[in-house]
Amino acid sequence: MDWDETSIARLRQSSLFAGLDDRQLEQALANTRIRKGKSGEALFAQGDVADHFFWLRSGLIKLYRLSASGEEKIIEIVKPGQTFAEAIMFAGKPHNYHVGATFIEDGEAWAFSNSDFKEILAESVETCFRLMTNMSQRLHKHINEIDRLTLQTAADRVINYLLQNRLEGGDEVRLLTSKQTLAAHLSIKPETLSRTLGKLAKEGLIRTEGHRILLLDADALRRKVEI
Amino acid sequence: MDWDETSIARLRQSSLFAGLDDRQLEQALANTRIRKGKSGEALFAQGDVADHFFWLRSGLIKLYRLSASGEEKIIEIVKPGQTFAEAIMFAGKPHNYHVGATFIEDGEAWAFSNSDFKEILAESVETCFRLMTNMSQRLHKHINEIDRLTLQTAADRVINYLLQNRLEGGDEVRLLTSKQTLAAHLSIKPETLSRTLGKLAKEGLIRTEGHRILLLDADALRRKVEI
DNA sequence: ATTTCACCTTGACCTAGATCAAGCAGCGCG
DNA sequence: CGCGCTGCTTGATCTAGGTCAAGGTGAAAT
Repeated sequence: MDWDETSIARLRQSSLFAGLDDRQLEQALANTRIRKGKSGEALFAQGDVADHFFWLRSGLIKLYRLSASGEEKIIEIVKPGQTFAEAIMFAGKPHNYHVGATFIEDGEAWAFSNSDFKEILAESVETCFRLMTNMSQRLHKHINEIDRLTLQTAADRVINYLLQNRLEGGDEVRLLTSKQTLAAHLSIKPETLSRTLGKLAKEGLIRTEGHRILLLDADALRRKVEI
Repeated sequence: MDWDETSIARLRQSSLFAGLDDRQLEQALANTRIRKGKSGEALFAQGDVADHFFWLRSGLIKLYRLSASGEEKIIEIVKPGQTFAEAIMFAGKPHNYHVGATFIEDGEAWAFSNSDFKEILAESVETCFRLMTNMSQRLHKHINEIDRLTLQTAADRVINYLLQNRLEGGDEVRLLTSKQTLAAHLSIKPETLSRTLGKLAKEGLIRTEGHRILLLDADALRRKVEI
């Protein structure tokens, strides 16, 4: 298997692979398989045996949990360049994914063998440190998520999302998913999301144009959440 | 400083210290300080500079987040023998605790210097692996928590708690905190917890005797949650 | 024994957000 | 062009669980 050079360059930007020398990278890639998927296709299901972790080359993937009654809660939206499901590498013996992963936009994910990568880790403390930094950040994100779910109202969560997902500099947000998906991510129902955005628009704080949302008064929004 | 032998033996049972040789252990303990606390006293506050992680020798500690309006959500109850706040070791530059820690029962916590421990990690891949296993488990716990918060009702969470905290074998649960604290842990109000337990008792599924709760029909409880 | 204080329970209400249901706009397709 | 999607909005209701307020209970303190 020979690899597309620009993809490899991008892969190297991911913290997990950034510290590897050529030999190690080759070793990591030895058994790597590319998994292409179309929007709606699953990459793996919750409960599947977890012997690989992934790096998203292109497209968009949602990581989610299903409730007994079939409702889904999106834990994370994975964007190109990110790795995911690395943490499971160090779970106990019955390695099973505890979330499901499904493409929500056509793309390709690279599957890395856990055992191969563990060999690399065993001889590279530096990479261990990078992985730990990685996991630490994810842990932090999850605590923030728990925080949001328990200590904030639905409207707060929407506003926070808007404030935190502005394009550089500007007061503009571009939704990269459908509003239904965003709602599942924020743990609210689509109706509530729609109403909340509607109310903010009526108050003159935002203007929504399809998948673009303009923040007309970011300070006022910030104030709403902080109190 | 010389150390109590039985404490050291217990410390060695903690996965983070289990793999260390005598020299490494000595190094880890070199700058360790014992922090005794009475119930209600804070060990550290959310936002404090985080240059230590901890091992709880005795007592009980709650890790929590405060909302802007002063409500608290308990993220975790730490029991003796557990380490906590290790993950922050690998956070970015401004190392700050993102939760607060307060004794809820008199005890003592041992404070380990992050930088000292990182030196040990740098020369012990095995300990790195143990730490990663640790973090992986915590990550998993958090995902389950998010799951519970978003996909389960208050009653479901109470029942799950009961089922998962039975004493070995028996159908008995011993609450190790006040019911208010348990409520904050389950993200419900004390009144709701009280009502929920009352209802289960009326249905003949549990009997509550102070801080002891007997599960009279564990199967029926399980069925309630699974549907 | 009686006061006290912290904790728990119970009842009456209220509200955020879910649910149910009906339109509506955009868009690919025969 | 009209047809039927799928996604979004909007309105009318419902309900889980929060809030407020009033007792009850038990252990420690006087």
